[in-house]
Amino acid sequence: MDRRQKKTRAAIFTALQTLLEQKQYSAITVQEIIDEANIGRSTFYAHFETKDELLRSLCSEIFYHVFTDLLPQEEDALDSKNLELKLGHILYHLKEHPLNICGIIAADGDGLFMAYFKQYLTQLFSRYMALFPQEVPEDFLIQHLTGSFAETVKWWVNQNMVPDPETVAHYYITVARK
Amino acid sequence: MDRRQKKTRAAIFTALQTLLEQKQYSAITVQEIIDEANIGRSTFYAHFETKDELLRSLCSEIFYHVFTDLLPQEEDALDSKNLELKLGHILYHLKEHPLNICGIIAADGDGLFMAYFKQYLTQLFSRYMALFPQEVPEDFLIQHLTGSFAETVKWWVNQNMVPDPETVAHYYITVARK
DNA sequence: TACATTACAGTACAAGTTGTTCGATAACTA
DNA sequence: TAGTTATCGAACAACTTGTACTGTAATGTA
Repeated sequence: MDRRQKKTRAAIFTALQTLLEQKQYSAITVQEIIDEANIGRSTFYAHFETKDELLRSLCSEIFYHVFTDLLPQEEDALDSKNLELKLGHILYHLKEHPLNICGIIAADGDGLFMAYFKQYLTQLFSRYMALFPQEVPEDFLIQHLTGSFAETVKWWVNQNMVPDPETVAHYYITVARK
Repeated sequence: MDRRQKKTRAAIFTALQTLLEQKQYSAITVQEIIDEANIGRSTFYAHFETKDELLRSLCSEIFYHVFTDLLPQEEDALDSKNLELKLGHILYHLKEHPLNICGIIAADGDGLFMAYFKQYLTQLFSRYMALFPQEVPEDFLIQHLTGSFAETVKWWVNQNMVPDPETVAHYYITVARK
């Protein structure tokens, strides 16, 4: 990839991220992103068709980093300690990601970030279903687990990511497990 | 209140609701609402300053109906059966509301509906905290309960409100209670 | 190094959106 | 019936979006 392209792409991502810390996603205009990134108008549209496509790309980028090496492995023990460890890792990666994701989660344009997130979480949780109550239908249970963990992340971000990832993961397992 | 005002206000609400069943909140323009409601441009702005304020009003209207007589009463027994009953009532009111709220929940402009909803739920749940695990901080717990119930409602709406309210409330209590 | 390629800046443009203003008309209330 | 008030419809400025085009400069390669 051309150095210029990489540079421009990074500038656009950073610009969006900066703006997300100041205002809602829906209130941000393409023009503002262009100004913040300090690029030409046509350059933006050479990289992304719309603002929404930009957000999608940004989410993909983030989740690639956050979930790498975290999806279920064959040799994993399927106990709650193992799940707690993985959830802790997710929180850790979210916290340490080079792009500050707080703005994205807090502003969350049309729930795109959360929709992506829950999709990934579904893959993760589906291996650990045996750890949770069996008296309810499986689709309800998986929805409950992914949804409530996603909500926990939102809460944690709004608390400025305090307490630390391990503690939050432990809280979550405590309330989620029977 | 002037009959004309009531009529116009209702037409605007219905128009927004109709459009929400077709497309995302963010993709709906004021002009489309005006056309759908069949009113003059200046009339819309005489009622609402912006599209967002319209959504806020709509949410207020809905929650007034849904939560009336549901917030904690002095004489309530604070057991899980009582909570389950109340949650079932909420689901029932959401289902039977004269405005079809499915579009609002599914499209959910900037999470406004959910933010409102969780605010009300916090009031409700805070009376029943003793029913749930005490090993985690109270703010985490209340976030977990409200967030996961809100997610349950989203899931339920996407399932076309099947199964019935009582069953869903029972599922929820089953997974939420220790 | 020299050259062809390609990304970029900057401008201009059409189409659409937003929120406001104003005068005329019709509906409402007392 | 008379006075008040909501609505309509048009016009307006400011802004946003996405596209098209030109000249310039950076890049990768032979």
